[in-house]
Amino acid sequence: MQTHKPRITLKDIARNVGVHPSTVSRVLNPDTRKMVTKRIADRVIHASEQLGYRPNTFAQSLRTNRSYTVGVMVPDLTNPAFGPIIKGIDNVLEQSGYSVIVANTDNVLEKEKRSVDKFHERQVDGLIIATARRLDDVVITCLEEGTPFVLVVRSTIEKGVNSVVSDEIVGGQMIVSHLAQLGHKKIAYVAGPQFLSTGFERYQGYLQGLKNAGLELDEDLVAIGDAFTEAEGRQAASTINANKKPFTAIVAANDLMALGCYDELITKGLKCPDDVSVVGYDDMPFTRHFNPPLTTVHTPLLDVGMQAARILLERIWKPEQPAHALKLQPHLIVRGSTGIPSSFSETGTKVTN
Amino acid sequence: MQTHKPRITLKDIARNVGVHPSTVSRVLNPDTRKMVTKRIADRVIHASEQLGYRPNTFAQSLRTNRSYTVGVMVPDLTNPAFGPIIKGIDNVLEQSGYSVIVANTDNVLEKEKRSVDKFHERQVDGLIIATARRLDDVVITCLEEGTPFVLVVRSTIEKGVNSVVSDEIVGGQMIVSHLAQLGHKKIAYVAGPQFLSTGFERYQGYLQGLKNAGLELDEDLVAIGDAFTEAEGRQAASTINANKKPFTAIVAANDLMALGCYDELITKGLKCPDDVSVVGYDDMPFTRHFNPPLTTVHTPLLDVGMQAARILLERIWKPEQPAHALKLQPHLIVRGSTGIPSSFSETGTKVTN
DNA sequence: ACAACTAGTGCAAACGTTTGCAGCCCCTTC
DNA sequence: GAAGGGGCTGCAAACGTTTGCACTAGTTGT
Repeated sequence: MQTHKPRITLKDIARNVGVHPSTVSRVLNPDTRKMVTKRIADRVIHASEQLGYRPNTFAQSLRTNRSYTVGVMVPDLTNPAFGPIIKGIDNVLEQSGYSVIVANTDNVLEKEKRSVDKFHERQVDGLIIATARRLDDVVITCLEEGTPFVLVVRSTIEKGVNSVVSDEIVGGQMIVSHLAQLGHKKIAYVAGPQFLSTGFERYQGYLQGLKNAGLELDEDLVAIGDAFTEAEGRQAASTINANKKPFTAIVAANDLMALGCYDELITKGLKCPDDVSVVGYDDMPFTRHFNPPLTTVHTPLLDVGMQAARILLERIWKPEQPAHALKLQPHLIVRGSTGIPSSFSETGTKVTN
Repeated sequence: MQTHKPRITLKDIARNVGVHPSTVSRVLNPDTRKMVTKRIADRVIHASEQLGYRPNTFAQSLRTNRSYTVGVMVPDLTNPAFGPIIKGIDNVLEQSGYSVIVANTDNVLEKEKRSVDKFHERQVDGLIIATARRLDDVVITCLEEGTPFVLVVRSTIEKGVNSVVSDEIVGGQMIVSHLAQLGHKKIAYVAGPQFLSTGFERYQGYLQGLKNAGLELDEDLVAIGDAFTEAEGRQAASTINANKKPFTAIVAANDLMALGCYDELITKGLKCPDDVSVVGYDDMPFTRHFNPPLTTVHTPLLDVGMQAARILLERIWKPEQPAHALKLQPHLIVRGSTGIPSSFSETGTKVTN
């Protein structure tokens, strides 16, 4: 059939009711409705419903320069951490009539720039960015252009930017503290990329945690991965193993990397937590089902998204407000992957006490 | 500072080069570029880059009625299956200059309608729908209005709708066949909602599989969950358990429900796969890390997304084409949750052979 | 009773594009 | 050399809103 029914416009309603289109516009816009007589307003509303009027958002946006649209940039939609975040964002935004446009950047700079360009073209009213590096071009240009934006799950060197993150340093400390309490002394660290705030700060937390516990840093027990992935986690763990220094626990920079550690341990014939404890970070969905259930730091991802959306809305409505850097308190979730330290070294050979 | 730099328009470029705005428009539009002299075109392009021109998409869309935007409706972004799908969609669409707007509907009808309304308002050029019931209002209205759309991971009673799904019936059969081959005779089924094609067809596959294997259906061994969730899976498994009929395997309608079965088994003190085998469906991320690693049917989710996007583009470009219902071949991934049947019944009491 | 408001409505311009049409010039062709 | 045609470019209308301004009528105050 393909009979694209003709679009109903303000003019149609106006003709139907016998008033001028501008009057109809005023009625249909909550801010100006009070300007027009109730009697007429009612008739307009009735007619608009009757005819099935749908405003043309392009015309609106063209005129007002507001798109009621926000852009969300994430590095990898495959990572289950981002689902909840986006859901949180969508939840609060759609309540205010905003739509969210997503872009998946695969961690490649070029795509990030292209996406942010596209967002600008589409005149998004604001941006939520989950891809920011600690020093980030995109962030800088957004600052310069005065685009409202808020970082999620990432922060940058720049000050004066809105962000909502978990307190990574505290989280990192909590982990080490937990392990130390169990009696671990040789605690390895599988770090995330240091150009990401999460990678950097969690590592700082680890260092601070060691200090708090009176433990010394052994650089042979830390390896840095190039990405927050299972593969990189495994690679890093393998590097540490290759150093042949004994350790009884690995803390990984996030859950994915922790899974990589699991794999590495298995191939080396080591048991978790009997031989070595492992802890992750994020508490992404289903961590409790892993084998063993992963001890990790919980980040309230849905909340992160919701809060970010709220902050963004505030910034959109009153851009002059000072930036808001929100740190959500993390908390440790102890599950089956951590236990008291074993008497085995990383090589699997028995060590005398 | 907040010095929103003034937007550069066609008129600005025109003035700069000394031609009419319409000429600039023609140059900047690939389809019409050949209409204008190379010499002028070059100058226009140069000036446009120089000035940092960005087309105003609203004006464009207002004029052309094309938004270069598509809407994606998913039931629950928290479900890790949808990440890959959306990623696949985004990948191919952004290559063609389209942006994707997502909406999370939480499985509530009212939200679905609101979302689809919003999409219409925003004049999306097409829709990708992952929320469709087997009989679905939204689908029907989209058909009537002639909006191009394609279903992913769901199909409906209606014919003539575009969709890309896994062949659920075959998948269901494969599972039963696998279990039968291992020697299972009493195979329970934890079904998904029957108003969803996935729920319905996978169950049909199970029934067919039983038939193929010469096994008889025992209705006490099937329970239907109200949603594809862990909680519902657990609940259903518990219902089956309560029937006190022996069984050696449970097939769940998807991975999430399978996890629910894991939980139920644990509380009943049953071991998987020693006491009862479990199999899921979807092969969502990380299933291999579960305890035990889950035997499941792999659905190529990224592909589903990409194919759906491609089909949608085709429909947008030439709407007259007949609908395309794509069925991707599933394949079984055998992992640790299935084994040869035990000599234990569901009650945990030893049964004599 | 007249001035001064106020409230309600219409008018028209503007937002930045796209595109059918008309006009111009130049080149071919007879 | 005139007629015809084709290539380029300009003109102006249109897409559907929003909004400052002007106008009318009705109300209040003195």
